[in-house]
Amino acid sequence: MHSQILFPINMSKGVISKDEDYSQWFNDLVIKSDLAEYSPVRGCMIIKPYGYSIWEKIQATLDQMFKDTGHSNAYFPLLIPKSFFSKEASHVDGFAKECAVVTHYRLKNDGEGNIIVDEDAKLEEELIIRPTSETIIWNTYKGWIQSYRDLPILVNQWANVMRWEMRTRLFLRTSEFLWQEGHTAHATSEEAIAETEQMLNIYADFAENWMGLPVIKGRKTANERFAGALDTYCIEALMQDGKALQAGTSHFLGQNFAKAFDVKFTNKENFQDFVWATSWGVSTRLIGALIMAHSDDAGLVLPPKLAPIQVVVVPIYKHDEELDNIAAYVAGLTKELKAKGISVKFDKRDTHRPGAKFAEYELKGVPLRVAIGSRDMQNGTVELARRDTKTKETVNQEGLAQHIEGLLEEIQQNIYKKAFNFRAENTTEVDTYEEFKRMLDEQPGFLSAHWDGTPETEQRIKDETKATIRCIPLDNKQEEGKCILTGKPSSQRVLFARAY
RNA sequence: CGGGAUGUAGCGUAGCCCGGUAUCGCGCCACAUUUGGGAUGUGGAGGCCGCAGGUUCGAAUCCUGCCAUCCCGACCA
Repeated sequence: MHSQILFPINMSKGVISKDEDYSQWFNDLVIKSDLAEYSPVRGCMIIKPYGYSIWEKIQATLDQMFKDTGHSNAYFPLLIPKSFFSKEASHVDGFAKECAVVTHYRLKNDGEGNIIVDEDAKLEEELIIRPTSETIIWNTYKGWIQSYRDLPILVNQWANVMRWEMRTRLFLRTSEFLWQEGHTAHATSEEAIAETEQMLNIYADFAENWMGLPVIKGRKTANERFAGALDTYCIEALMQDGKALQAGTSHFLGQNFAKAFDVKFTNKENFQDFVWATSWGVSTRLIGALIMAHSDDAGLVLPPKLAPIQVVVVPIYKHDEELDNIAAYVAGLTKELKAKGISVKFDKRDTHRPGAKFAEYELKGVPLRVAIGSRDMQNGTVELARRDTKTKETVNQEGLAQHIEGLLEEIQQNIYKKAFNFRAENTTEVDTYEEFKRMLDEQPGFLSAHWDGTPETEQRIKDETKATIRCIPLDNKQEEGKCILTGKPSSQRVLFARAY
């Protein structure tokens, strides 16, 4: 049966080649594949139904993972009193420059048909649109915690936040974005650290097994740490242009927020102590990662586990009787696939020709396409096309659902493998600063190099090359070496890259 | 906030130097013929040329101011 043909899919209409202009390619793809569009508000995007359905899949999967590890969802207000931000010094330093502030609560008509802010309706205390919720949550936790018996508190919130970024990019950095933020409170430092690590592992598991995105688990250096954290863990991924993307973070906050908001509890020994905290989050940026890691000039390439449509069926027919015949068969196939939990779309629109539909679903990254015409109906076959490998084959209708199920699994793994190989090919150990700089220009990617451990050296390298330390990998082997910049002794390599 | 660019139909554009109510393509609508990789023909609809002033008999075009968006940088998930 299987005649495998590589179908040369052309560059999609209106999408520039990824090699020609990577940023433009990314923007074109987001817009043309119908994930999102620009809104009237600077830096804010409209997430369209197709894009949002990917987010819903991300949400549903992670939400279950959080619940399976004992977390519950709650919701805290969008607006935070300004005074809350002055309580944790490093936290406010980190976010002050990018906060949107609500100062008034009323508009009025100026008598000339213009709507203006009513200056009489000025707020006593300004409200900040949350850039993150640590402050309001810790202010709340103060009232929830008196004894060790009240701990741990394991709460997550799905929410929108706003950071007035100077420069925005669809999905990667928008002013408003959707995310989840977990905020937990613990009786001991050990327990909080264990929680921080557990959530990092959940993120890594999700990235690799659902998104098909290989990630490096590691810790941030002091320079790159979250504002207010003692330790920031992260997962770092490599995009197809050789730039790194932080895909998720998990912070060990120590007792910083407990001290700032005076959250004490009485422990088993009847002593008062401050509570230990963590926070962790991933955002709609994951969709950006998904696009940049896997897609090509013909459009998105979505991993089956997160694809809103896993299989699309395109009928090819000349007369209505033929369509009826095909539709009857497809109804049976659809039923079988749905029983296996596979989402199917039967596109029988007669307003578009098959070729146009093929192109459309390639652009949208649908993993598998089934085409059925009268010829197939006579032969008892269908044509199956894979988005990831761009191959198509003719297969028997018998056992098709089974075959599709297996293929989807194979595609999921293949997408991961491809990204994994790309990362391997673009991760280099370098031992001199010259080589470091040369690699950044000639073959950007992860650079594994020795560093003397000082913030000054890290900063200088950043200033001179735009590369930052993405993380100190968790599974790092200890090895004697010399810092690429200063030549001072170092005990391990760290991971550098230019990043989004 | 610095540098660059751009605003003309739903989208992409020509016209601007050298002033006379706007070009072409895609898309859209109708009908017909089509349908195994982005159909074809015929007919049709759609525009306060980003906004506000100014110059002029007359402004998409010249002048002034403003606004917005995108790209590159510094900042950040």
